[in-house]
Amino acid sequence: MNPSRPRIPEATVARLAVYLRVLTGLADGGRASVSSGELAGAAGVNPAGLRKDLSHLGPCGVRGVGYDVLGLRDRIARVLGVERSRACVLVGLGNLGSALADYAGFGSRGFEFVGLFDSAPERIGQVIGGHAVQPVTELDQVVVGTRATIGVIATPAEVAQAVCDRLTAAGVRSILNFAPVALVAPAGVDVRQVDLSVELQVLAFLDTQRDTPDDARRDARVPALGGMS
Amino acid sequence: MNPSRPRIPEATVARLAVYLRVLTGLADGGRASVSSGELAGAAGVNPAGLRKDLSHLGPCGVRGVGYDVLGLRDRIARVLGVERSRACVLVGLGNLGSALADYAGFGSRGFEFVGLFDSAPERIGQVIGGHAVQPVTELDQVVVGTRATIGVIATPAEVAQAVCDRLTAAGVRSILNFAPVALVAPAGVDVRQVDLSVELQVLAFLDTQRDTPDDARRDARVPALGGMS
DNA sequence: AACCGCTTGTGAACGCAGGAACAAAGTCGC
DNA sequence: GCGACTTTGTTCCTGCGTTCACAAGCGGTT
Repeated sequence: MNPSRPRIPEATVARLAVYLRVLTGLADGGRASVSSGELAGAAGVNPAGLRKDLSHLGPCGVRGVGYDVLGLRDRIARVLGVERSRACVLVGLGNLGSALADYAGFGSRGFEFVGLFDSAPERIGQVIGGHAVQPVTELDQVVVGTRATIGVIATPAEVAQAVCDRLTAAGVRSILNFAPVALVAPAGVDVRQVDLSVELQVLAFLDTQRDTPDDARRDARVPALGGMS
Repeated sequence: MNPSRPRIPEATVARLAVYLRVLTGLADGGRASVSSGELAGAAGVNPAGLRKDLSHLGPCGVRGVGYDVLGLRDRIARVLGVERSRACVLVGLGNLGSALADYAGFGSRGFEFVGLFDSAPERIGQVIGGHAVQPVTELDQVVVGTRATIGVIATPAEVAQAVCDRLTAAGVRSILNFAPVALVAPAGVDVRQVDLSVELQVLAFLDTQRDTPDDARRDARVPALGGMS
């Protein structure tokens, strides 16, 4: 594979983040090396797929032995860009936004919130996760001043697009959107959508399909969906 | 094609949930019909893909006119199993769990929390989203009594597997896991993993890849020999 | 020093998802 | 009543992701 930066598939990138978490845990436990089988088991993926994912980074294991835990962890961290801290701003501090602002998983992975913003006056000044909530009117100024490149939207759906516009206008190039609306952003800005209720509905569908109330009976029954060995 | 329920791809199911949300909004606005183009725009997908998704439900539109908003909404709701309310239990009421328990998006889509559980004594009795937090010791009893089929895990990673075991033992068949660990569950139990920090890391990677025109060349290049010490 | 087991890395096949183009079908206008 | 326009439903195709299977390479052992 092209060792420089051919283009790592997004699906692989998402899994690399999982591997990184597992490797960090192993490193804290004092482990020196891991095999692809063990690492794949802890990450919940196929061993061959894991090796293919890692092959995008160039050869980084030792045949017959496995992978060096610390070396692999650092290499993945470097590829993902976690090595350096990134300034993020978060808009909307309702229940979900507050949880995100206080989520330890972000800070430990190189994401630092440099600004929390809300439009409700009663939330201004409230300290969440070590930072005081500021009025949204300060948003542009803080984004420019801190050169934040990542914006997280946890507002109601109605104002999400307006917040997105302000974020991109201020220079944010990556947006993580928890509001249940499809955002439109200028070219060059990455938007990732996370809809919590969608996940639940997929589960409900699988459950419904499994129950086979009356309809699906005449069709061939699905033997084993999602059967991973 | 097949009018019953042959097998709908999971990716399609996830998008159907999005279409359902948009259609609900249109119905509340009084709209009677929509074209695939408009619906696709609001959902952020390709019109052709949307039509292909809907074709899995059998023909449900009128050529030359579009889709009947109410009819399509009800049909998707029926396929997804949202028509009837589903009993869910939630374990772990830290910041994220509390946000989930109070998230309006769940209740309005047919998911009803019938039990909130935590192990911390100071959280017992606290009312969140209209329900009182109970000790985890009551978990099995409540699951059996309410016949809950969906369990949501928002605990620390260390106890997530134990919670998963108890949920499945009590009869839960679908699990939505927010803890950053890969859960192992008995066959026949669906587990969906949501890792909030993974999404941010994907964004960070895309950002890194975007503004490293030549820097990545030497840095990410494999040392060719010596591997990793 | 050579053999053997173990593990990585890669090549190929399979299945799936996404996109574009085409045909069918229904409605509106005349 | 007939034609034309609009929009759906379908089909083909391309590309991607995933899995299986095998060759290559390294360490330990005799």
